[in-house]
Amino acid sequence: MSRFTKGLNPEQRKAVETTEGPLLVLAGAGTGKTRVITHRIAYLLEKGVPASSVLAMTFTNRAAGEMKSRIAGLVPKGGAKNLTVGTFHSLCVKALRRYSKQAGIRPGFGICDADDQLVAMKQALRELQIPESSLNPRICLSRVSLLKNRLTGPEVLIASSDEGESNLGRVYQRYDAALRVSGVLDFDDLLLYMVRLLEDRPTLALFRKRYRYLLVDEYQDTNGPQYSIVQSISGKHQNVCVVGDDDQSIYGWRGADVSKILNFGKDFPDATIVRLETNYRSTPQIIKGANAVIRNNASRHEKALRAAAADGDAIISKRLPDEEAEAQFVVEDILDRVRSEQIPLSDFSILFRTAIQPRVFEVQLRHYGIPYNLVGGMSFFDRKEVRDILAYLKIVANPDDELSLLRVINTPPRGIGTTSIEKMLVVAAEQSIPLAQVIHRNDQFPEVPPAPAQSAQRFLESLDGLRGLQSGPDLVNLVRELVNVVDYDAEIRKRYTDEEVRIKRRAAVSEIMNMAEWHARRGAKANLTSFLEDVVLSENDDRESDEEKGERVTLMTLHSAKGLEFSQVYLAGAEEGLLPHGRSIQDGDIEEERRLAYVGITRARHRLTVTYVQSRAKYGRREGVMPSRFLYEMHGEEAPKEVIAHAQRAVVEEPEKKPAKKKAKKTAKKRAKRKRRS
DNA sequence: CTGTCCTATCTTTTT
DNA sequence: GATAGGACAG
Repeated sequence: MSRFTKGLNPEQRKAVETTEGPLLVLAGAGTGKTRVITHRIAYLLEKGVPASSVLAMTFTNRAAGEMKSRIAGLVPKGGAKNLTVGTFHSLCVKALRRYSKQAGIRPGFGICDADDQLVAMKQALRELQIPESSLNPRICLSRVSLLKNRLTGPEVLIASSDEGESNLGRVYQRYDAALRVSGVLDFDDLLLYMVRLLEDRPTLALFRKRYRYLLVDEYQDTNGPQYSIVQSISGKHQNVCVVGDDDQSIYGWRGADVSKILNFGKDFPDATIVRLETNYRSTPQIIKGANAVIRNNASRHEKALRAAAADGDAIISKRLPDEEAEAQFVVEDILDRVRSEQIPLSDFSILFRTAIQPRVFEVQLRHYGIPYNLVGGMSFFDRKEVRDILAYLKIVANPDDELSLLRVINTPPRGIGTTSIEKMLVVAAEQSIPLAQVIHRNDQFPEVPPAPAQSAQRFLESLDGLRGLQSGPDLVNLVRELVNVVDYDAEIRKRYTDEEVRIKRRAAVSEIMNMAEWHARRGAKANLTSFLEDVVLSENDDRESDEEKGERVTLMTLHSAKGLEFSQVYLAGAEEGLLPHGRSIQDGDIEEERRLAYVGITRARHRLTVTYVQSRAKYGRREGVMPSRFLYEMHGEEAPKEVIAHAQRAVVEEPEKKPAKKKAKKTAKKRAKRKRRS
């Protein structure tokens, strides 16, 4: 027996040893999924499969990193070096740069994140003279994203007889055009262009020849394009192993398609299916609760998690008057347990449905002086100064990046107003040249106001001067020079009067230099483009993997908790309207919310505490709320009718009530204003 | 063109 | 309750 199959249970062993042909591993929470994946790859290498022919795809950088390091720990030194392990998105970026010609894009394309996307979408709406009040840019973005994920282009919609549809089609088209002008791809494009690249026969052949063994982690989160990529590359040999759990599919809103895992057997008729149902993570009490909840979902692979661990405490549920009391209870409870049971802080995590919930908890944690680690939320990269500096850098890397240029063209103020910018944009569109070209050749265009254009030109030229500093060792100097050249301190001085705040903002700017230095040390290939790419594709990974992580309580959303485990878990805000979320109740999509609850419950190893409140502030107003139906389910009960009815009522009433009230308020205010003036 | 005040919207989750 | 974008005055 291979040393990589020793110590595995029979199902796990089967998953490791079935190396040829399609394989579906249905891995329930805590059933040793990662172990199976890593051992399977180690086993392949041991059998003599060259590392370079293995391709492993994950959804998060964290998962990719963990997979890599755990395999490296299993196989002889250096044996894992040539493995290809990464997120779908990062692997696509690499492939698209390498085969940019075949993909029909420029090799130095930039990647735009959610914030850039929003800017581009707003621009598209403005160009079409559609007021944001009639078409919400965020909603447009998510709809366009879903369309892209379904591989649907804008033309189909434009041709529609439905006015709303064709409007959306035009917005979609403008939005895409805005991205293309800037020479950037959004996250969906990365997958989409990859799908198209693989339609090129010779390129596809290269991929098929190289990658003989495919592995997809978290297969339940696969969306259309990702599925298509896997299908294409796996080709005839079909040595494709997918691992996932339909009960943990929580990215439906992002186009993930559970049917992909439910139908794997149909897509690959001779697939082997292995079920991992022995849970090595949690106490029987926790598993019982988890099973009791998920049982209520109709569309799923039937399975039942069995706990291998010894008995523990019962699941605790605790009702509190409001969110402040909830936070206080949890934090004090943590303190108690740390004192009485000597449990380290790093064993604790507090899980939330939404990203704002942690706020109240942060206050309490600070109050008690407990160090914590907030995953996601307002990240370092969301800070204005960081986004500004990154925009400058993007322009250095790619002068045609219109989105970035528009962001900082007048930051700090250099006398370039919206009207001048509009005029220049019109010229750029008429001449179909990049905005930067219009600025450089402003003397050729009489309609462009000279003073602002020359100011913009000076700005661009100052950035041109930095273009020689893009390679690895110069990166830090590039950032330092840049901050000087654009006089970013003027922006900080202008915006913030408080000296303490200024110091903090400046610290964030220096932090970018640290990041650049850190990146430059990664190797000879490091340059500005690779740096920017790294930043965009790993925004939400906690960057403090060092000692900092140590003794801290972890706060995060249920979505980012997937794949993790903690000895002590607090699941906060178990209420109707929050978990399940009001939006999902409205859309009738309770099952994904239930899976979310299931993910939360199954994170806990030894103790799970579920908290809920009687009243919660919403939009600044306080509302009475009911306990979550999942709480009842967890204890094997049926949720009382009034709980469900209450949730339904809240949903039905809101859309009707609001507009009427708002209007009344608005006119009242206007009247008051007029009165005041007269 | 810049600064200030007011308003509307946000709050589901993320590569 | 914050924050970003719009309206308006200087």
